[in-house]
Amino acid sequence: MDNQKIPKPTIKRLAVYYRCLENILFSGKASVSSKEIADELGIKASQVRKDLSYFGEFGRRGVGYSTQQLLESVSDILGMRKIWNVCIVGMGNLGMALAVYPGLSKSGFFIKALFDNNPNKIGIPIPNDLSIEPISILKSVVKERAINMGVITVPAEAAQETADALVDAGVQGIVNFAPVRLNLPDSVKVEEIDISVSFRSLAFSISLHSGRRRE
Amino acid sequence: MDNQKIPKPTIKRLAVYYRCLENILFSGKASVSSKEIADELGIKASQVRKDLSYFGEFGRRGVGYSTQQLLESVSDILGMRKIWNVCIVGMGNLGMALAVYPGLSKSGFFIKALFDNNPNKIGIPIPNDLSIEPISILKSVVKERAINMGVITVPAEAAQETADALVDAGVQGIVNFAPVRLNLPDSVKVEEIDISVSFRSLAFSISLHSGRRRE
DNA sequence: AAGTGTGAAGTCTTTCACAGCT
DNA sequence: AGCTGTGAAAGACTTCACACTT
Repeated sequence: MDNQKIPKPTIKRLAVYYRCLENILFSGKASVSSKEIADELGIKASQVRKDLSYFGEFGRRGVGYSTQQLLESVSDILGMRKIWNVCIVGMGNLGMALAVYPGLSKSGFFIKALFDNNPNKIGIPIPNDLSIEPISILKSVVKERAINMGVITVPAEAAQETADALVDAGVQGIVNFAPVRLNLPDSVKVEEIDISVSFRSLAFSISLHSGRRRE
Repeated sequence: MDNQKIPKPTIKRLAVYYRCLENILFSGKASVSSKEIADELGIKASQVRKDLSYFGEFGRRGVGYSTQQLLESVSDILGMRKIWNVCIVGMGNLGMALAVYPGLSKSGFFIKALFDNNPNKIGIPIPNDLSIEPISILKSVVKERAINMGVITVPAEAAQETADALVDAGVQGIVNFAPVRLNLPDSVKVEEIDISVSFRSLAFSISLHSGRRRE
């Protein structure tokens, strides 16, 4: 039950279980069953159990899981004990929104630097006593502040060079909001978030189920 | 090749093909092969062909696809001929960023209204000659401006009631940025974007490949 | 020669179903 | 009686491989 390959969908769901367990813990429930988690998320209980089983045995048969302990185990699995220091490159509206998004620091992702190339933006103050710095000093800042994750919110044209700069500076992972596929070494992990793609998939689902032929 | 079930991953990829074809067309290439699209996206050519085959035959054997025509066909499949009028509920930083995000209008999603409950925000002007209106008038505004898609950028606690209001007003789909699963009638489609979940999955991938046991 | 369209094979993921613990 | 953990079955998705067209 150890040395197996973890399905990618399992990873995404674990990140969702974390959120769900936080809520359950907050609501005061000390123990929880796979069925309760599953119902909350609209999936099957066996799915929850199978996902967890890739990493160990966390529950007690006949009883369920300790909410607290399971949350800790999931934190561990997700690598959330580690300190994640994050920088954001590209301080347009989206970059700015992320810089002050409370959900990130609440989840243990600390924004340590903001970069932009526009000279007018350099130095303008941001709510969290951060300031915007020029991309030219990215490498030294990343090293100095032990930044291990980068966020790309620059325009599509600049995304690859930004990614190259982040890799060169030594980040281990990149969250990419720019609508292009990045070319990266295997050692650097990437997570893509393309907002327009989500809108288009939604448009498709609506069209399929209300216009067009029978599914 | 018609009445089949379309795999969900196919839908997401079609939305990406669209983006890719726009670039190829812009670069001046009048025709394109499945391999070229696939290489651009880091997938297999047979995947591209199979995805398209669910909807018809768009290419010419031995030749490839007309970039222009394929882009049009994909637009059609994705329901992008339809006019999508969008409202955003919750004008925090993220809502604000989306309100002025050029990627949406470029893809045919027109922001027609912005709502918030904070009285201090009502009326403040936004770059695109829009203004923020109170949620109390959501239903009438949605009907009046033929809004058919809603975006939820309110805090998690308020997300379900916002969704209920949007459904009651008659939208056909919702893009939900709040970190909760919404309960919706089957007739209303939803697309979830949970930014923290993406960060956590990234943290997992990094931890798996650099710390921990062999994959 | 080059490239599509597609059944069939292969792989990955989910769900079932039940042994085993409390 | 209730709920976990997990092999095995079912189902979903991807890739192969090749007939077919230009």
